[in-house]
Amino acid sequence: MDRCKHGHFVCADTVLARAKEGGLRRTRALEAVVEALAEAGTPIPLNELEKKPSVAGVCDRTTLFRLLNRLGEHGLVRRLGLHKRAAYFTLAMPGGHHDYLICRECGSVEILEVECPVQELEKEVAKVSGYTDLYHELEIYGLCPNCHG
Amino acid sequence: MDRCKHGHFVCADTVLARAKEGGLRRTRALEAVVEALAEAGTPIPLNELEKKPSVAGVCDRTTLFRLLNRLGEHGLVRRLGLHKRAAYFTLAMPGGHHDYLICRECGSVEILEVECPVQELEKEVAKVSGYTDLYHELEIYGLCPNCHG
DNA sequence: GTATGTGCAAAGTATTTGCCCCAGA
DNA sequence: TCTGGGGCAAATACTTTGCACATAC
Repeated sequence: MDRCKHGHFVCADTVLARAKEGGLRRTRALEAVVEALAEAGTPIPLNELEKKPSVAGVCDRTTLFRLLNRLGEHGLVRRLGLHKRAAYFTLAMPGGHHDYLICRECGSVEILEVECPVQELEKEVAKVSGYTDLYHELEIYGLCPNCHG
Repeated sequence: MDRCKHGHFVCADTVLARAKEGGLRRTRALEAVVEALAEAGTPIPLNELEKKPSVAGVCDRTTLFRLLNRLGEHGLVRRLGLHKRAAYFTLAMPGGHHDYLICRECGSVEILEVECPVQELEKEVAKVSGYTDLYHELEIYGLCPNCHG
């Protein structure tokens, strides 16, 4: 998986540029959220995001929510279930996606760096089902080395 | 995918039997939840479950929660994210699972009756990652025929 | 200047817990 | 009888909304 010059999966600058194209204003809060998400790399819930140095003190939780939603509508952020009580957010890359390996005990989330086998299936489903604009979400759950006794 | 004599994906009786083996008592509420889940077939949130004829009036919402959690611990029920605000529950079959096709507009949930391409990946991840007791969850999101204009 | 973005507080909705009574084995 | 199950109500947690003010463009 390619990474930007900072070693992140998705480059904050790219996202900000695309956000502007989408009509979003470049505010302090927007920059902060995007940067925090880029640094995080893996999906992160709102209450974690709040604590990130780039975000803490910069903007309110409500603003975070609204920004994440807006970014989501523009396809720049993806919202994940991950079986947690809270929603998890991560920067979405154009045309790309990640699959995750999650420990159901401690909740750790790792990015699966493998060839995703679902692309083909997705195309077939697109043909057969009548659904359009498909994307998928794949998570593998298990017990991580630290959690299985 | 095989179905039981009632045409359900998972037979309520089988689940009840396995629940008893697991040490759960056979209560009215337990029977009701399992039956309702079997009838539903597709994943269903708690507030829907409450309204099902087999459940309505039989037991309290709290009891439903506790039962679903207990059944989940015994591997008899699976809890899904599905990007809804509420968790979705469905009967789990031993060694089996379903993938879903979900409309992100109207929220409809269909079971994908296809060969799941993730089994292989799952095995490989088991070998490489050090994680154990793996299972996966795959959802394809899109716009259903009714929702794309 | 104007439309969009933001903070604060308050309202929802989903989920969980405590406590005590009830019922299955 | 004895332990796990259930009901009710209250507590938590997460998310969303309203409204008045601030700010990007």
